[in-house]
Amino acid sequence: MKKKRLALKDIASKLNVSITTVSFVLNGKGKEKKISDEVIKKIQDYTESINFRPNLVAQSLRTGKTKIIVFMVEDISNYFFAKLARIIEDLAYDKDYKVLFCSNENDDKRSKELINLFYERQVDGFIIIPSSGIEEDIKSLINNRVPVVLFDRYFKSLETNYVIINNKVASQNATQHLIDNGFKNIAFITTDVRQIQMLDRLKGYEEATNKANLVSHVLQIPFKDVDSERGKDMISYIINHNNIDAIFFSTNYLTQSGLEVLKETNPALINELGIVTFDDNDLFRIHTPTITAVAQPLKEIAQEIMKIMFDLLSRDDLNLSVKKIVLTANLIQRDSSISK
Amino acid sequence: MKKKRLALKDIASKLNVSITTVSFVLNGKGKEKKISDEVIKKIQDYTESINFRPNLVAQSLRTGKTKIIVFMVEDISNYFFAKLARIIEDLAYDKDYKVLFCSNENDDKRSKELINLFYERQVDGFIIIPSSGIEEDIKSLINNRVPVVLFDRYFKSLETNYVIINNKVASQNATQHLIDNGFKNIAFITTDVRQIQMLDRLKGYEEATNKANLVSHVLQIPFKDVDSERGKDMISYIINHNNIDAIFFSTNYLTQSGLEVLKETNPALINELGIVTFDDNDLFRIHTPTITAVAQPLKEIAQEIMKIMFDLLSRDDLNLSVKKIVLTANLIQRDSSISK
DNA sequence: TAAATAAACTAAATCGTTTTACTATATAAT
DNA sequence: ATTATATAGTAAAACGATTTAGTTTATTTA
Repeated sequence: MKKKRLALKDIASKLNVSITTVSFVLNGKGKEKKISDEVIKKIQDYTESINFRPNLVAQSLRTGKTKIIVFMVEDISNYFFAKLARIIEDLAYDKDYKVLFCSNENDDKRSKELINLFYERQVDGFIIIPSSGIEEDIKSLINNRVPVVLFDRYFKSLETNYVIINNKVASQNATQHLIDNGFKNIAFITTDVRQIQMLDRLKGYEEATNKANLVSHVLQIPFKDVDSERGKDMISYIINHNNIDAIFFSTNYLTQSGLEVLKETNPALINELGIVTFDDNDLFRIHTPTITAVAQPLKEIAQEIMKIMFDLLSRDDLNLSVKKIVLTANLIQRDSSISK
Repeated sequence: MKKKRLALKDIASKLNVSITTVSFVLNGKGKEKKISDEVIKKIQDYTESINFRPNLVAQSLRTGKTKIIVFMVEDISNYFFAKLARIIEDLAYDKDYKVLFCSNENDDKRSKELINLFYERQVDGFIIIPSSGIEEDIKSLINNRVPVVLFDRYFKSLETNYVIINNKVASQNATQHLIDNGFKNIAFITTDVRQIQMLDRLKGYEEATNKANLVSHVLQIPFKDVDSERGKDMISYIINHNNIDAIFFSTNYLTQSGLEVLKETNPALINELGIVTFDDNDLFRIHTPTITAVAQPLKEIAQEIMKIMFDLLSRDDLNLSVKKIVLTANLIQRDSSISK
């Protein structure tokens, strides 16, 4: 009853050839290894007829390659990451690699666990959005010759491959855009995580407001409160003080909370305020008013990441080629930021 | 320079014990196998000090278990699937399983490829939203004693474990809700895919309209046109004919297209029409007007799927326990469907 | 005191591939 | 008639774990 999976051994004994011969033929090395055409045909016909599938675990053990790449982000269900994941998945499949997605919740402990876990599994490469305290773990991967590409953020003190966008410039432009549209009391709503991409966005905002001699209003919501009532209260508070006439959200989940707060507490305000957000989302095209967004070039990011990854996978001398790619984000102007 | 990964062999020779002993200790069987406390301690201390990680590929080859579950959906970047994926991921990690996510694009060829691929990789189980033509492949997995759980839809002629919602009833209720709110010309916008969940939703709509003696207006958009101009044109057409006063979208990506079309062609209409959609989305709480949705119980679905999966993984006699779970969806009433 | 039992380990087979280093026969070159 | 070369394969080691069936020494038991 219990159908056992067939192995090369079984094919070999069935066809009266050696395991080696079967292996050669299945790997397309029949000709090269001087196996006769008739034997090649015999093996091909039979394996096809029974739909033989070699055991890739055994193959991996022998070759040391698993053809699996890990893609680790904060939360795979977040729009930005999910879209990126989808593109990465396709690029990888084209080159016969599979992608293991996982969410680290921006938590060091979980990140470390995941890295160890996949390292044990001998995955061929890591694409990671690092949480702030895992510099050592990344370094250790690199020391062990494992291909690593970071994105969205990086560690200043670590020579690694990474793909990011120019957050400061993008943030500056977005703020300037609000200023150009006549807004004078622009709030910047962000989280308290002290990661480079967030700090750069803050910097961009501050430089733009300073240059225009505007007061800056920064709200840093503790990361753990982002999705809670507490976070909403904080947003609600800042909106209703200081004569805020515009808001710049530093990341998409904050925007979502923010719009909800507005809707609940003061719906009319949505059409009065200037609104810009980091990270685009289908939602913002459909929202009323449509929301102006700093759109990260998803496709380009994915392509750059995979270009580096495939390059790393194809060589032994990993360190020779540390690539740092900085892409430009696009400001997509919509109704929410035009002069009122 | 090239740091080689250590193996049990290396630990054993370093500590002058056998590989067997090291293996026993690392697997927590030291006591049971009568290894002395001092040897146990020696091995534990050393492996911890060098942060030794056993090769899980070798382990998998030997044990036949990979501790990997595949989660295959239409498109991992779709809101519904992404959210579900996130919950599944957590449930799996709690039991020490990893999840491989992949997108089959609702395409048979791709589905088959993916199934073969992961079967070769000896994954321990499959959670699948099946495209319509892979009944044989699913059957073959089951014959090979691989745990399989389908969800969202299933094959009538195949005895499999599955988790679905009661689409017909949910659809009926949603339609009835529109009727109760005084809408009389309700359009049902769906795709042409002839899969059971879509057919059931259509059936629910038709039964409700029939019962109320209303004319039914069904638009079936070819699956390939869903995201194209052609699809939008079709939506635009139906909205502007037949005196439609309400729309029921059969799935979330159609709703997104639909709302966009409305916004582009006739923004005022959004507040006139009754609108209900299948599948909730954060977007719908924030949209103006807020959109009434049939919400699938994500958490419950994930839990039921994993309950079945873990049950299957823990036994040998797979067929004894075919479980068919039908859950109830919730109608979340919002502004878009109240009497105008 | 000899036999039985327990304690503390270990050798070697096994999982299913890949790959190196042969072997045996046939043909060509000198 | 030998030697060299090509053809058509194969045996066996290796990857790194788990696990069965021992072995050796020490301690009880009869």
